[in-house]
Amino acid sequence: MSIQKPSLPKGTRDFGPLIMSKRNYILDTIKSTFKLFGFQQLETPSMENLSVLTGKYGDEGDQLLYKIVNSGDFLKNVRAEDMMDGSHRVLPKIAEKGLRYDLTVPFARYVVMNRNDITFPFKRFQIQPVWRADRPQRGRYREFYQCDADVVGTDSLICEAEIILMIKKVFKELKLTDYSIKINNRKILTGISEVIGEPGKESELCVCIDKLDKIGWAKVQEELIQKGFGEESISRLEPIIHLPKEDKFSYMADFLNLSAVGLQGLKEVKDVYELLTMSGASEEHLDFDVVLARGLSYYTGAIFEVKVNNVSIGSVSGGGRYDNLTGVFGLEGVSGVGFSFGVDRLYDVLEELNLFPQDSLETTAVMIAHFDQEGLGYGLKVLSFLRSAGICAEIYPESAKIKKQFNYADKKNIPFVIIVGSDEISSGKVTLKDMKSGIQTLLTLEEVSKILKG
RNA sequence: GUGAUUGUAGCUCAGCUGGUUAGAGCACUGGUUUGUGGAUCCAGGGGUCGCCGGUUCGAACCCGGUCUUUCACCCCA
Repeated sequence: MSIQKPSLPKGTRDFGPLIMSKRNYILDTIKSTFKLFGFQQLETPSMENLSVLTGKYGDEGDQLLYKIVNSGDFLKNVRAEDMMDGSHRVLPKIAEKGLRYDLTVPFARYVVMNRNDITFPFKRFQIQPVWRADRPQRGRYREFYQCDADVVGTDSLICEAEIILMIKKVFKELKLTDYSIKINNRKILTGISEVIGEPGKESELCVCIDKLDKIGWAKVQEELIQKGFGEESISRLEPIIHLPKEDKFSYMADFLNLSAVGLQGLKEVKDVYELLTMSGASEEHLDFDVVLARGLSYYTGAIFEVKVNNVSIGSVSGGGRYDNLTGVFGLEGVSGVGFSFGVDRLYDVLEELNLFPQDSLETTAVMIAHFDQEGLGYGLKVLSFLRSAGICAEIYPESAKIKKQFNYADKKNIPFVIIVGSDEISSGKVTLKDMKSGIQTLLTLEEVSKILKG
């Protein structure tokens, strides 16, 4: 075999030590927030049976699923006439597993399979990679992590309110200040489609309307006409597009007056606002946006999307209520609501805004340098002492020039170096050098561990 | 999936309408300093010019394909 340059599959990345410590900064923040709100962790397999995955994300979604060919002779069930019928006919015969596309569907599967053991309402969070055979772009990858938190088994709007509280908490800890949490309700969209005289066409309406701030009202109108919306319907829709910031609720109450569903959705949004007030949270960052749609077909109630302002990245978090997700797995009447943080995008945002703390780099606290064989032996004892004191420590593993040892510590950003040589051995102490200031002092081990722990 | 775009040393990039042995900065290795790292100085290593094929006396440069990068559409975290 000839030597070849190694490479990564399109849309995937390595995370080196530097990147990992930054990612952990984000992940730890999210994780501890989820726990703080009473969510418990779940992990599910990377692969699911394709029957679990297909049909849950629409036709587009099915296209983007990674399928895994069967082990062994995966062609053994394929006949020539299947081949003639095309790949859609062959696929189920050669692949029965696929990589998960999101964390919500595997969660729904888990809930259904464990319905008798789960105490409802069930609050779980899940932080794992997902895979999509999308074409990569900036901030879009084929393998990326999602951080989901969902509650199933209750209709309570407290869950919606808590999602907003969690988003606020995470963003506060990540020092993100300029962002907006857009909230809407699928029922309002249904209501709008009823009121403008196009009942039952809300999914088409959503798809178009969702692009409003991207392509503008004029183009949205064009698309609506293309999708068969009447002129009159569109002109009835117009006032919604240019909704004033003030009195949205009362305006919408008038607008949706003839739609029971629409009014219900409006009440839900209002209730969430009230619950937030009762929790002592402000309305800061909250944005009731009646044209927020989001594509996913299974949202039935609240819809969320979070955007960080003034950055080149798309939304960093989103979610909603899906009243009937477990229904497709034969468990009716389990309502759920959840949301997800996009860590990869949050990473890019923090990087762009330069918001990673300087000391977020996870590294060794101290390295032991030594001049000779004797020093190395003494250093090993020092090393054990430090580690049993709970200090992250390492020793330069080979006898090398002191310059080289220091260079290593410097490159690895290790803040302290302990130096051991004949002087230190005879005094029973060690020299501790602060790499930043360059100051070094002869100290006892107790003194050293005090400084390094302090 | 549609339409563009990118690829030269580990990294960032030069490289003249196709001409002999493809360059720089940074990084790396060694020395300057036999108990001291990080903007000193000196020396050195490192490239099938993304890959495959074609045109040509001759290709990093032109043409075709393929992969990769980035971007728009679609959709989405």
